[in-house]
Amino acid sequence: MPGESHPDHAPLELEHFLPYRLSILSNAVSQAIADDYQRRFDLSMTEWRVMAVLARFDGLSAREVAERTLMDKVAVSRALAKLVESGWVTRATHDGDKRRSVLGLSEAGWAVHEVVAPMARAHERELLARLDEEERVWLLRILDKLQATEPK
Amino acid sequence: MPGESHPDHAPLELEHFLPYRLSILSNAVSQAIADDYQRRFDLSMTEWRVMAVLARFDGLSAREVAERTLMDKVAVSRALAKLVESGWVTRATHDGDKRRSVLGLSEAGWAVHEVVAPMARAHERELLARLDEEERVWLLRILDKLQATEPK
DNA sequence: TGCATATGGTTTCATATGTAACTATAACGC
DNA sequence: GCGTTATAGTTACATATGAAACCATATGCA
Repeated sequence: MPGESHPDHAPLELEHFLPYRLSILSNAVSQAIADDYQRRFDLSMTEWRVMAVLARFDGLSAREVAERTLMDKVAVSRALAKLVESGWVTRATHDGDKRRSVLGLSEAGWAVHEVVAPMARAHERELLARLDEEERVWLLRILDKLQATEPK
Repeated sequence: MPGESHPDHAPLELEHFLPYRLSILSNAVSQAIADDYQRRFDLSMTEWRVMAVLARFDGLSAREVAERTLMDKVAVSRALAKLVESGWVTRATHDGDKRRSVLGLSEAGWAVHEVVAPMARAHERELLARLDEEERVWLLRILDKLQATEPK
C-alpha cells in the first residue's frame, strides 16, 4: 500500500491535525473539571488556579501569582478581587513596598481547597486510567519534550 | 529514596498536573498558528476551522459545519457571517429546504486556504519534529486512547 | 388541511477576556 | 532631595463568547 500523500495545500483533516486534537482534548478535560468546582463553589478556572498556587506558596504577590499560573496580571487581579470578596483569599500590603500585596488562603479558602484539590486529582487519575503504565510513562516524557522547546 | 506521597488534599502542583499541562501546551500551539493567519488574513481560529471544513466538504449546512468543528451553532453563524462578508465563503439556500444554507469556499476562499493550510501544517511538523519517531508513534496512540473515551 | 412540535439559523443579552491607559509607589541618576 | 523611569496593581474600553430567546420553515399527526 503506497503511502498516502498529503500535499501542503490539500484540505486539512482537522480530526488528524495535532494542534486541533490537543485543543479538543484539553478543553474537554479542563472543562469537565471546571464544571465540577464551578457548580459547587461558583469558582472559575482562573480563580481555582490562583487558589491552587496560593495553597502551595503562601504570601505571594499578585505578580508572582501571575508568573506561576502563566496568566496575565489583569486576569489575576480580577480573580483576586472575587476571591477576596468571597473570603477565600486574604490580602495584605507588603511591609516596605506598599504597591505589593501579600496573598494567602483564608481558613475558608483552605476548606474549599480541601474539596477541590481531590476532585481535580480524581479527574486526572481517571484520565490516566485510560492508559496503561507504559503509555503513561511515554506521555509524560513526550509532554516534557514538547514543552521544553515550546515556550520559545 | 522513599516515594513522595501526594495526599489528595495536598496543594496541587500545577506544573505537574496533567490537565493544566495539556492546556498550556495546547494554547501555546494553537495560538502560535492563529497568530500567523490572523496577521495575514485577519482570520480568527473559529473562522479558519470553518474554512478548513468547507475545503474538505463542499456544500455543508451551517449545522453540519458545527458538528464537524465541534463548535456551537452560534459561533458558526458568526464565523460564517464574517466569511461571507469577506467573500471567502459562498452561501446559497438549499433547494427544498429554505432553512438550510449550502456553503462552500469561493475562489478567493480557496486562495486563502492555499496559504493557510501549509502554514498550519508547517507548525504541526515543527511540533512533531521535537519528538523522535518512536515518540511520535506513541503520542498518536495515546491521543487515540484518551479521545476514545473522553467525548462522553 | 391546520395545529403542535421540531429544526436551521440569527439576534439579543449578559459575561468573559485582552489591550491599553491609568494610579500609586518605589528605584535610579544626578 | 528631585525629576525620570520602572513596577504593582486596577480601571476602562473594546471584542469575544455562550445561553436563551427568537424567526422562519418544515414535519408529524389529528
